[in-house]
Amino acid sequence: MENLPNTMRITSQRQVILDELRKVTSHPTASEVYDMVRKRLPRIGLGTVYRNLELLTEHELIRKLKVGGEQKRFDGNAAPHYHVRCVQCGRVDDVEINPLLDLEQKVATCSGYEILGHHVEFEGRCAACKTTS
Amino acid sequence: MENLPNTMRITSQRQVILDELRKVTSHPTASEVYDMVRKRLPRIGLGTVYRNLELLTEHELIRKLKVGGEQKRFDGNAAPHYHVRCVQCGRVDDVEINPLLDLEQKVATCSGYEILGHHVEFEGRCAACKTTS
DNA sequence: CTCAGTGCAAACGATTTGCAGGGCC
DNA sequence: GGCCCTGCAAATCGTTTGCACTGAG
Repeated sequence: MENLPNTMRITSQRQVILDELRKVTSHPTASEVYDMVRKRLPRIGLGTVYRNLELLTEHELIRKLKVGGEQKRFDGNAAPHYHVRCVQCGRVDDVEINPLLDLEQKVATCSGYEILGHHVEFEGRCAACKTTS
Repeated sequence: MENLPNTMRITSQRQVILDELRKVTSHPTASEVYDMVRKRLPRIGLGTVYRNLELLTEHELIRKLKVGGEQKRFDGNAAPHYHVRCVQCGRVDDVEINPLLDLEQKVATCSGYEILGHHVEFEGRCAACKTTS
């Protein structure tokens, strides 16, 4: 669980996955990443995409979002930040508010846990879904 | 998506599921609920458990937690509150801090979403896992 | 040459669903 | 009698993994 090999070769597959992920702000799912990447590497396998998303996450070059939706999503922005998810169409956007770091201390005290991090996810209806009601 | 039948019969299966869920504070997964319920209704099917957990959630008698772990968990306490999850053993506990309702207004303004709710999940190591290092 | 990394396909685990029978109203 | 609900089993979906092969160092 805590053995990150400090060596990781930059293969073309990894480079393309990272590129594509940084190019968008849409927090794509693994198979969306697969589709994006396949345009440049048509023979890449879905397994490779999963393996590399996992590896890039372990090396903290990207983030894995386990938000309320069904599938995991991936974020090319590795800095901590919060998200809003549209319950209707499933899109996920970033939220521009500052992390609530002071809460972690409070929770550590009252729960007895050693707190390592936290996630905040808002849910609602995005602008597009609001109008198409 | 928004058609809750306002009728829901209280079958013995539903009653037992709800009872068992309210009896514990452990936020069990569907198959843990299945095991708990099977002690009282040995012939119940896993499909029925899933169907009824879903139904009880729609009627807001329980809550479905889509936290960072792999499986969904269920909470007999339908009131909004936050959770801490142990990254080591997977247990999920309640957090005794007040909901940050003021944030929703702020996020609505800056994101353009109509905000319907939010979740906060802390992660860390529980007291037991801290000592067994 | 070696070995991490890959493509492919099969395996897996959680959840959902189709169906035929059962039992409440 | 009609229909909701159930048990059961098969299907589905996202994800993981085993394996043989490839290619960079």
